Amino acid sequence: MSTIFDVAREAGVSITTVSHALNGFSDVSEKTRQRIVEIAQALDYYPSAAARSLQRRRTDTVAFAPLLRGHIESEPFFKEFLGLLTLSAFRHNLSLLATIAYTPSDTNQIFRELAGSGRVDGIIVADIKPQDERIGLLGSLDIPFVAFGRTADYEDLYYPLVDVDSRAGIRAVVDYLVGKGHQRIAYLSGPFNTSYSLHRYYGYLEGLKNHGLPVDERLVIADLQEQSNTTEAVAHLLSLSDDESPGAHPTAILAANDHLALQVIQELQDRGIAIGSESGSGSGSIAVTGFDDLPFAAHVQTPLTTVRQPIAAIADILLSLLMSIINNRAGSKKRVPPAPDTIKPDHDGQLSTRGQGKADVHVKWIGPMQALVEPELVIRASA
Amino acid sequence: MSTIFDVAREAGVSITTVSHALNGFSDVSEKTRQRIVEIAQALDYYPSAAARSLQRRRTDTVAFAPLLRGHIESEPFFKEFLGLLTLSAFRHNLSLLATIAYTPSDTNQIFRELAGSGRVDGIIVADIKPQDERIGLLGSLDIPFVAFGRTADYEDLYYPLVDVDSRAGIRAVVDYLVGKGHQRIAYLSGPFNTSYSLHRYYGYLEGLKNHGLPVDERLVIADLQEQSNTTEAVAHLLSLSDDESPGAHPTAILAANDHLALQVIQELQDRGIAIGSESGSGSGSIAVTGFDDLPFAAHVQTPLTTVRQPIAAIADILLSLLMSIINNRAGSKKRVPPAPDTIKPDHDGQLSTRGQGKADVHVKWIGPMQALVEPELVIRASA
DNA sequence: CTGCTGTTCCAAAATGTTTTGGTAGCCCAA
DNA sequence: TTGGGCTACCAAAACATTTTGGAACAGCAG
Repeated sequence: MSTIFDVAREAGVSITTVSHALNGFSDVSEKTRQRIVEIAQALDYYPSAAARSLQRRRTDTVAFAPLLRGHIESEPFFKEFLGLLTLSAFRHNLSLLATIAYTPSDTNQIFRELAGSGRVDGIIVADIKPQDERIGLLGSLDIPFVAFGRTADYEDLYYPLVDVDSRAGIRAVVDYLVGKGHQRIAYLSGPFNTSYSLHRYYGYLEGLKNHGLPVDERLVIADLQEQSNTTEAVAHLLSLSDDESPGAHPTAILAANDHLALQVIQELQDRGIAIGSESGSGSGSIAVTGFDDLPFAAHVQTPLTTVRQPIAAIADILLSLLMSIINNRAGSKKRVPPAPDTIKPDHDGQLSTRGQGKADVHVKWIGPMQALVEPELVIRASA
Repeated sequence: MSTIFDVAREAGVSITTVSHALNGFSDVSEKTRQRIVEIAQALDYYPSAAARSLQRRRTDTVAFAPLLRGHIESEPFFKEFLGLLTLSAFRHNLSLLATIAYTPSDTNQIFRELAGSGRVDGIIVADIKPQDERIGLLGSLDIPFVAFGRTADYEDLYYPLVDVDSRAGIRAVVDYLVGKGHQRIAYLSGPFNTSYSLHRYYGYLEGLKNHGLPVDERLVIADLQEQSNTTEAVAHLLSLSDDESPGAHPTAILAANDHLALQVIQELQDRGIAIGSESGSGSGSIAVTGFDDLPFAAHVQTPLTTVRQPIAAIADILLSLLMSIINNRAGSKKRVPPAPDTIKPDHDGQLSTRGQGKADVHVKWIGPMQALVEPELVIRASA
């Protein structure tokens, strides 16, 4: 492999000049630059990435560091997100280093090493919990980061984040269902150990409240971990017959994510219960909705009414935000957060993601570097 | 951030000794090593990744470089593979740098830069075509690589690869269908522009031949690019009525991948045609099979009979193979390919993937560094 | 006392860039 | 003719490691 020395020798100039020529400095004549570029090409010269980042203190790599609870296989959203984040990183000219942690202490170790070794320029954390030690840790490690999700104290403990407005998403579902005549809406969720699952639940409560509907504890099940739990849960809901307690039987089941919704649909189908809300609330059919709009949602037996998270756009915003932080702190010690327009949302808070079609994603800036992305209700046959 | 100098100063030794102590060299006394390790920890010292790889000529990063034809969204297998490869890389203590190319010239540029800049230690290429320029290019660039898939001339132009024995997989499907009484089996595929789609087609031909069944050109459609093509194709197959040409109507449709199979199922359902082969061949129902066993396959309306590709295991083998090449060439100029057992398959060609459950994956070594992974027939309701 | 071996340590070179802090020469105004 | 400003270039430092090629010393046999 040829080095910058080879190019310099061949061109009869110093390595400084080669470096400057190749990096677009203005203190090299156009003629010389041309010659150097040609020679570099002829010699098949590419700057050594290692030497470059040693001196520049930049790796052009960011880490993606979720803290997974279950196994990866059981997190379809995770895989989807990872894929789109990878693509987005490529478009930003970044490498993505994915790290997987299952415990907070894993995370701790990983973060320290990433920050200490200068292996990455920044970190994207995900799966934020209401109280999440990682935010504080990253702050103390003094490495640029951005969170996908927010802790309960995101306003006080200020840090850059992107989150989906899950509450609004679920409220939209409730609105829709109520509009379809549903009054008894069950809520199924995994345990409330992440912020987003809590937010979705809040959305459910708010939605009911907005329509003056009571919260029936029997209709809320939030500890679903495995398939078998779901089977039980559905059985339980169906056992709430109108005979024993009038008006107890749910006419709609709101699942906190697509994965769960799919299981519910299968349970209902196994029992021969019709799915959807077309036939009105008295027909015995049950409406089912999900959240995420993962690729399979449109293709399951009864296409799923769900809330779409604009994953590609989220990935893009996360990276843009992170890069803007990284670039700004390189400049000097001024810690002034960049104006939101650095991330180029237009006037009224809209932000169009480049590439990937011009899906219109609505972004609300709730802080200088805190974005709330609006999900979108997608209506299909299941409700 | 503290450097190796800080540690050396604090410990009262030279940086050489610190380096040796931390890297497990034998020429440092146990007492000194202990002290250095403690001091390093106290100082929160982590070696600079950049400086390290500058000197070691190792980045502990590998690139994943598929050459996609369509858009990513339309390649569900790709996303699945990427996710599992990422996880596998993490377990191998590697970073994964994913690059996306849509044209051969993209690829050319990307490869040159990756190899020239020393950005990665090796490259994983995927989506291999029967004639694929990339193999030759990588060889000439003299960078370790491993291919997922094989060119037509993989035996002559020798290079490391992992492939799935798609032919065997499809033959198994044909065997199964014939066993169920099917005689007229249609084949649906995208264009034959990758090796694997060709191999699957060969598997179909071989399967028919094995059972003495004729190949009916009307039952083979291999140019499906979009949803609308599939609609037409299914309409065409259904139009082959028994009235006009006796025995023309297919009783089974063998789709070259799950994505296609799903579309077929939906088309049939839209037309009210029953799916499955339980009811015998005279009942008017049609059996449908796929290939890949992507996560959704088990969850679609009619769970899909398909051929499972052990993606996690494939990712693992690819990385193991690549690492063994990288490590072996570092040693010296001896280009002796490592014995296959370096990749730790046991005696009879089996290889158990660590982590991810002990799925029994069968691997056949068709060359010193060429592995053929056997897929597995998964029988569900659709056939 | 000599030479040999093995243990423990170290100074300096090497890795390939970018950045710093210039210099040389030229033109033009004072 | 002096000084300032501009253009085009460059030597050396800095980045933080690992590797190379020893050296110092102790113990021990002869």
